Amino acid sequence: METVVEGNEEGKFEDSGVAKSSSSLSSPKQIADPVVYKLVRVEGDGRLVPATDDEVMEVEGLFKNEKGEMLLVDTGQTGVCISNEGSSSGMHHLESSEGLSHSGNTEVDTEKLNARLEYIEEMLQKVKQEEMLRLACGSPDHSSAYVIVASQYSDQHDKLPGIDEKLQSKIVLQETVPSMAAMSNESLINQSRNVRECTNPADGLIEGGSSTSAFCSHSKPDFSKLWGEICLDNMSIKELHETFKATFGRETTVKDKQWLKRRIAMGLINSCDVPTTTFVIKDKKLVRKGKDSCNNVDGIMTQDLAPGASEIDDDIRSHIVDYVVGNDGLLRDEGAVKRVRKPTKRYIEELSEVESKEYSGRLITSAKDSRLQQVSLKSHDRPVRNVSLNGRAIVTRLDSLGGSGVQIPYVCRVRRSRPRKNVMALMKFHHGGVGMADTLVKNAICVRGPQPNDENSNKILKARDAPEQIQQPFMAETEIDKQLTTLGAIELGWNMELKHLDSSGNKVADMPSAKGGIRRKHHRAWTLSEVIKLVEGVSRYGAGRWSEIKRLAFSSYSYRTSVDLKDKWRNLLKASLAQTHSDKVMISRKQASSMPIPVPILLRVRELAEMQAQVPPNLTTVKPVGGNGRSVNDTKCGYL
DNA sequence: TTTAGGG
DNA sequence: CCCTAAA
Repeated sequence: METVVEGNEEGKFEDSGVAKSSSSLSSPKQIADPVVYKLVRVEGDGRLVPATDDEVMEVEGLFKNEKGEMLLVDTGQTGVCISNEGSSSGMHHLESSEGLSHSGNTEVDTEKLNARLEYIEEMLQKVKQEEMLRLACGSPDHSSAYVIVASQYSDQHDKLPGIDEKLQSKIVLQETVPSMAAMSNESLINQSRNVRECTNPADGLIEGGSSTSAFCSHSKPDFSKLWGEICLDNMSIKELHETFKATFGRETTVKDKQWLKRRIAMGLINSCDVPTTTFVIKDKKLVRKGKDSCNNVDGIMTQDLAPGASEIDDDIRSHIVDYVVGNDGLLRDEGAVKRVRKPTKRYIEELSEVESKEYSGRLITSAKDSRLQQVSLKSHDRPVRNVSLNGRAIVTRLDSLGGSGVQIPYVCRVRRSRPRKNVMALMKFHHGGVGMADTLVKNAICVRGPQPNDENSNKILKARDAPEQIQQPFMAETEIDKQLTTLGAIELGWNMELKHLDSSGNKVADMPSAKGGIRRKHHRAWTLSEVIKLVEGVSRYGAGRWSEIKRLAFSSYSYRTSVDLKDKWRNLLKASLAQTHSDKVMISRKQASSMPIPVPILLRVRELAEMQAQVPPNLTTVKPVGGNGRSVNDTKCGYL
């Protein structure tokens, strides 16, 4: 059985009786035009059958508007929730109705599904966009449309507003603090806890004593914001490109500044990973005095898509997951193009490479290289026959990519550069000589849950089940540690390492880089988020505890060894030292192909280094980093 | 195995 | 990044 999310704006499915209204929770006068999504089961013959109550996925916007300020997004007790404020900006109206128009009523055409998914993606896109906007704006007037709250239980809703205000002011306070080092631990903790709370609504949340059970608030990863403030706005296209590369580990040719900024911000935000079964995304547009005049706030929240909790079709789930997890933004910028998530070519290659080795006889298991071993595990997955969204049968294999169980098309390894002759031969069988990887990839969008018998996914599942265990020590530490943990972005990502695992999957042997150089064998560009994680780790556990950091912060980055971390730190340190007491000029020379590291990070590195006496005494000039750390014009950078 | 450092 | 010595 498949299940499809059916959008319903005009109550098409009223008779199904599942459109239970949770509007009792919202102040009626302020609800404008909620979009309700319902689950519809797709029978084998393609009929749509109204979902059962359990499957119902309800979407509702809860718009609290005191000064047009706050918007609460309520997710029903299950599944995906898309709220549409829909007040005046016709944009979403258009989108949603567009989506609806596609959907005939009772036939399962993939188009409909796609439309829906597209819509969801759109929303997600906006989410991020808004995120970006807000990040880039930076000033404390975020109070407008700032807090988005998602609650898991509808009956809790009435409690939310008050809490929100508290939280809101708290957050605003934080944001007013100029130094990036000023992130309060409290907020960090809250953030992380909130994340967990989403799946675990039974616990209280805010220490203020407010009865906030089942309440999930989501403040921003503050570091991202800082970063956005500091750099993005002032960057030239070129700089943005570099930053993009730093963030995603790959190049982009997009010229659109907005897009770049947005993507980068997204990358940073996304570095706060999303567990496969639980993720929260929020979306809002805020009225920027003078500037962008956006006025609507949307929220999307998908919760606990675990089987049983809500029976959202895997396809949909995967799309969402995929979206969040995904990284290749090229195709889905403005939603103009049909966007289909797919594993990156490189990722496919990588796995295929290993596989081909295995199939060709000897299983390569270098006891030394755990990376290889891990990859090898994946190759135990057998090919699986699948039907893609557009009905064509394709062959994929299940791969436990970060536990999301993404199915990767089964392809022969395709080289990024010029294909070898034998591959060329193979390609002849494909239309127009187009790379068959591409062809297959396009069709492969299916995703399934992790296989229980897959060692990897098991590991991941375990890890997911016990996030607290990992987090607990950390939280305790931060609580004590009054030295504020800065880079808040990590906070979210700390326990949820899933993310766009492959945004930069470039562990390629001697791959000719775009710039003509040759990359090293196992080089994998450090992304900004990784760097942030690293810095955070050092600040927490101290430089030298590489294996600790590796284990706790980079557990899902199998390709980063503790040695890598150490090396990276060494480089960072170098960069930070250079940055602090040499002229900006010298630094900018080195810029060749490496990516800029935001100065705040470097300052932080320096700071940590000094604290841990890693800096030669003669160099420890007293340079207060607190106040000037984030001057908006400060765009000097180090390198990744 | 993990760290530290040199290459 | 890789390699290795040392712990």
